[in-house]
This record gives sequence, structure tokens and C-alpha cells, in this order.
Amino acid sequence: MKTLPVLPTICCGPETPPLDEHARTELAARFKALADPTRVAIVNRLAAANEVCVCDLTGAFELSQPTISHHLRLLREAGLVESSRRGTNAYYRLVPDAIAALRAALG
Amino acid sequence: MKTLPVLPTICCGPETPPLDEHARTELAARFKALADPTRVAIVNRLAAANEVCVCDLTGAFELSQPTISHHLRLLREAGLVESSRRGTNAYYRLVPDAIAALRAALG
DNA sequence: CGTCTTCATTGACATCCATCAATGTAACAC
DNA sequence: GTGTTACATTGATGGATGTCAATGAAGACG
Repeated sequence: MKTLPVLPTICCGPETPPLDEHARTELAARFKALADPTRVAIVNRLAAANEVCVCDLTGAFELSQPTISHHLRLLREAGLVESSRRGTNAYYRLVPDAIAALRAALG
Repeated sequence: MKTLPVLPTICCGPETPPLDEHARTELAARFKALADPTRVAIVNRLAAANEVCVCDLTGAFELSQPTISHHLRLLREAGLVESSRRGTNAYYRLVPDAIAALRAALG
């Protein structure tokens, strides 16, 4: 996976062209996935147990089930989590590389 | 500065109370500051040179001067950057601790 | 078959956000 | 003083976002 560093940059001076369009958009999209308190908390839960059933999440937050599902979708589309179904349940887990890539981008 | 870790969590199981309300909100607010391509690029520029004049930024992006000023304000309010004026110019620089705190929250 | 249960999707609504044009402010130059 | 330059702020607008109620889809269990 590409790293897209923010801190160690191409470098310097008023003449430097701004960060590649695609790189900015990519990074911003991933940060946007974490730009909501509920999604931060969901990622937190997923980090605590390496697999969490949606039913546990809907129980843990005072939000409707569709809202939780909506946030999970955003996290999934951002590539930060992945899911699999077993029976009628859906289980979500973090994508460690995606988190690591974000951390790398911050330095 | 408090660290607000996301990955190394309070820990575990469906019984675990969700992340402290204040902690989620705080973290989400900071990630939101990076949830826009222009702001990612601005932070990138600031990381490349440890002080950048606003005039250089307005020149580097194809956006109006008020829009750049708006983004700088958001970054400033999030505590990610700080500014000082010398003469008629304003110079912005990163707040390294704030960036480090975000990185820490990701692991 | 039918009925739950679990999750996803849709539709609607209120709020927030990125953007720009216009205006304001403050410092320099003359 | 006048004028100019560099940023900030305001106001307006189109688009995105978080939320829920209602509905849909797919398994499990009789």
C-alpha cells in the first residue's frame, strides 16, 4: 500500500507544486471517515476486540440501527474496516494496514 | 497533552462502555480538520517549510483568498497550526505536538 | 410454507461545509 | 492625509452529512 506521507514532503519553498491532486483527495477521504465521534468510537471498539458483531454496536450506542449501519458503510467504503457475514450476523473488523497508512501519513 | 488513544483501548468485549463522549468528540474534531483535500495540502506545505506566508498559499492553490483564509482558520481552531503576523503578512506553521497526538491516537 | 431476527437500503429532513464576491481591517508607502 | 497591499470577516448559495422511520433482503427456526 502506498504511504502518502504528509510530513516528510516532496519539499520546500513557494515554488513547490502542491501535493498531487489524487494524493490529497485520497488522504482527506480517509481522514473524513474518522471525522465523526460515532465512527471514532466504532473504530475504538473494533480495535478492542478484533471482530465485533453489528448487534453489539447497535446496543452500545444510543443511535438507531440504520444510523450505525450508515457509519459502518462509510468506514467500509473508506477501507478502514471490512465485514463478513456468518448466518444472519455481520462481523466487522479493522483493516490494520489502512490505519497504519494514516499514521504513516502523519509522520 | 492528553493522548486519546484509539487503538490501545480501555478494552474489550460487548460489555465495554463506548469511548468517553468528550474523547470521541475531541478526536473527531481534529480528524475533521484534515478531512478536506485543500487542508491536507496546506498541512503538507507547512510541513515542508516550517513557516509559510499566506500569500504563498493563495498563490499555490487555485482557490480564492477568502477560501484559503477559511481553511487556515479551521486548521487554527483545531489546534493543528498557529500563526503570527509580521508587518502586513501572516505566517503559519504546524503545531508538531498536535500532529503527534493524532498519530498517537492511531496506534 | 410462515415468522422472526439481523442487517442493509431508501426517503426525508435539518444541519453543516466549501466556495466565492463583497466588505472590513490593519500596516506599509508616499 | 491618500492609496495600496495582505488577511480576515460577512453573506449567500449549492452540495454534502447525520439522523431516523419505513421498507427491503436474506437466514434461521418452526
